[in-house]
Amino acid sequence: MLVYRPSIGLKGSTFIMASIKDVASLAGVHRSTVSRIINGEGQFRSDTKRKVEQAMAELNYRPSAIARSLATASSNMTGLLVTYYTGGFFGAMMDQVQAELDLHNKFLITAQGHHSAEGEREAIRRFHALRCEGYVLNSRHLSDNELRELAQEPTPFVLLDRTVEGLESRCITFDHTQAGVMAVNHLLGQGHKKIACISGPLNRTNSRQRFQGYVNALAEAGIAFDPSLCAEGNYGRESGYVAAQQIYQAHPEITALFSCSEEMTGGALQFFHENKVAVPQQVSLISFDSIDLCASFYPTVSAVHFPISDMARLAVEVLISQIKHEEIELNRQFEPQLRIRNGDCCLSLGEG
Amino acid sequence: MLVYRPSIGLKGSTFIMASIKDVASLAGVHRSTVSRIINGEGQFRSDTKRKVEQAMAELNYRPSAIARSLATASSNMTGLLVTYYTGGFFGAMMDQVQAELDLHNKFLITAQGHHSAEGEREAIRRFHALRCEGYVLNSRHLSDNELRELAQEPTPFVLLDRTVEGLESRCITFDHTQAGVMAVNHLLGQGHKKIACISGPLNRTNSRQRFQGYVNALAEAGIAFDPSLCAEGNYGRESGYVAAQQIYQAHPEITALFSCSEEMTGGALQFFHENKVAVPQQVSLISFDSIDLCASFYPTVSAVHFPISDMARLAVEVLISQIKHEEIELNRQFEPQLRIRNGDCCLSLGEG
DNA sequence: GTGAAAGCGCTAACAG
DNA sequence: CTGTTAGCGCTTTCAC
Repeated sequence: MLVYRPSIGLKGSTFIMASIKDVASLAGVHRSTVSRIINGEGQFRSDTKRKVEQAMAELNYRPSAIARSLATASSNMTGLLVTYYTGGFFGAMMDQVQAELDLHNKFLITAQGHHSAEGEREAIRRFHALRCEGYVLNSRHLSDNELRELAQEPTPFVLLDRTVEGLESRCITFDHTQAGVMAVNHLLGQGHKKIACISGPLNRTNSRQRFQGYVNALAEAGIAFDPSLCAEGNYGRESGYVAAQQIYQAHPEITALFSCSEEMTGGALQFFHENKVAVPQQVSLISFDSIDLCASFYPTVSAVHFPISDMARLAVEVLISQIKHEEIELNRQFEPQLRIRNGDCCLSLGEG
Repeated sequence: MLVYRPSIGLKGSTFIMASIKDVASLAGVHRSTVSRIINGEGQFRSDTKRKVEQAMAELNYRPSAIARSLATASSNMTGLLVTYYTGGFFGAMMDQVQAELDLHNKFLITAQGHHSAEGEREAIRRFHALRCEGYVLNSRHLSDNELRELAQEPTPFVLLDRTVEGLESRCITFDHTQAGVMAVNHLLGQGHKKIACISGPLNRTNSRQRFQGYVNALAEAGIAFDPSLCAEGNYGRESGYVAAQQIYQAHPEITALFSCSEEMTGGALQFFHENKVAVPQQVSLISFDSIDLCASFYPTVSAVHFPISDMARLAVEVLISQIKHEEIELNRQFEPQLRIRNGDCCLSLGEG
């Protein structure tokens, strides 16, 4: 049942959701009594309770989270900033974030940064406007300094997959360099010496680190770094295709390739397939992955796993502890793990 | 700069975001003047404006969307219900929904239905609690009747990819049956006669329709329907693998396969690769797709395109027109389109 | 156990 | 052009 209200200050007349007042007057009690019953605070005569519940049911009453927010000065909302919604990567993050928030009965507000600092700022403005109690940032374009400044403001936030000096307790981190090393070491362990690399955009810290892992691993193995064995992609599928093409045409003698994202790996695979380059017999692949796309390629591709889902989950835990001012002790550092798949070339190449 | 307030009713003391009152008193004007300036209503002496803007800047003032909602009785929020966040499909929808909402300066609230009617109801409750002005439902588990009842309530909503009698103006639809027919006709046109089908879960309307398209197309071509050429998957990758296996082992003589989802197609391809079944030379494939996964398989796979992104975009347009009570005339019906890819087997099989 | 009253931050008539 | 007043729907002291 709906409440009809002659419009006050509104053009025409409208049906509006029942308010606590409507419930109160229908039940013949005061608003505050209804409020207490809803929130289960204190005790009430059982018939009062019954009357109120009946009135709520009859009016199909739903407390307004907005009014409640205003009255309690807590919005119960949490923000999540990501770069883009598309692609599956974000969905994985969001899934975990929502699951954790559901446990705490909090609302989720999402926003996209669209690959620009201004986009990310805009998203944060939105969180502030909504008076989010806190937010999780998967920020790639705000400077360390800007983030440190932001940390001066009262709203808590957590940085997902980022390291900022001075904000350690807010950072959920992953060692991309070490992950790169592990990936390349896996290839080295198989005897590969001519190892190419498709990196992500080198203006991004994490991409640079992954690439650095490649460089470090080669150095440790005493293999000279050859820049012509490397190409820079943008993490997208197409760029992986182009990069593989560029590298392979210049160096058909490569026996292995390290690709810094699963999408680029897909592109590279396509290039190899189209050009009858046998994977992994002729060229072995290792990739980064986070949503296990590499398990669905043909052949399946081994990868160092970037556990964005787990990290997202933890980010929310940390954030909530900050909102509650309970400083919990949690390991905010995630370690890379190798996921060997059967498309891996397990033969040892010897000195070849 | 933050405002310090001795706590009133709160334990301890807290730093709180500046309110319109703080701005007003710092600028030496009344709250309502500040409000007008923020909203650009009417005109003001330039020095008043300057003082106020300066005060806002100094206090780092951000109007509270929540308080505003309460005062204007419009939350500016829009809900979006999907089944799951993971998998990329949802990201594509959300991307378009957000883009359209951004144009209208509205907030987006998302929720997952988790494959149950109760989950979907819970999501809608959340939208109501937040006083969303409207919401888009990609509902798969609420009955037509329940939706019709929901339509009695004052909050407008739009159904994405669903047809409910009596709610036509709220439905953004796609002809899954026709799409299925087109897919199979494409194979028939190539001369295939032994065509297998991996359907989605047959308890879902849309899956059933896609499958029906397969049945209809065969019937029209005068080819007898053989249930042992069909297997039911759950739209997931794994199920595609299993289904392909089941069908192929029983019927290695098939020359073509219609897969009702892109993920299942990926699974089927993996089975074929592992078992040295050449695609498309030995078995031609056609698939449904919506986020163009089929373009990234090897070989690429032709598909009937289910334009969920465009549909999502339109859903928001329709919703907003309903919120504004402007009944716009829009075609809410989307047509399937074939996307032929070069992995397609273009040879004619003749009578074989 | 329940009512009265004030207030959350903002907007919207109505004066002047 | 700007101040006054009331009110959005709810919670939260404080009385009784």
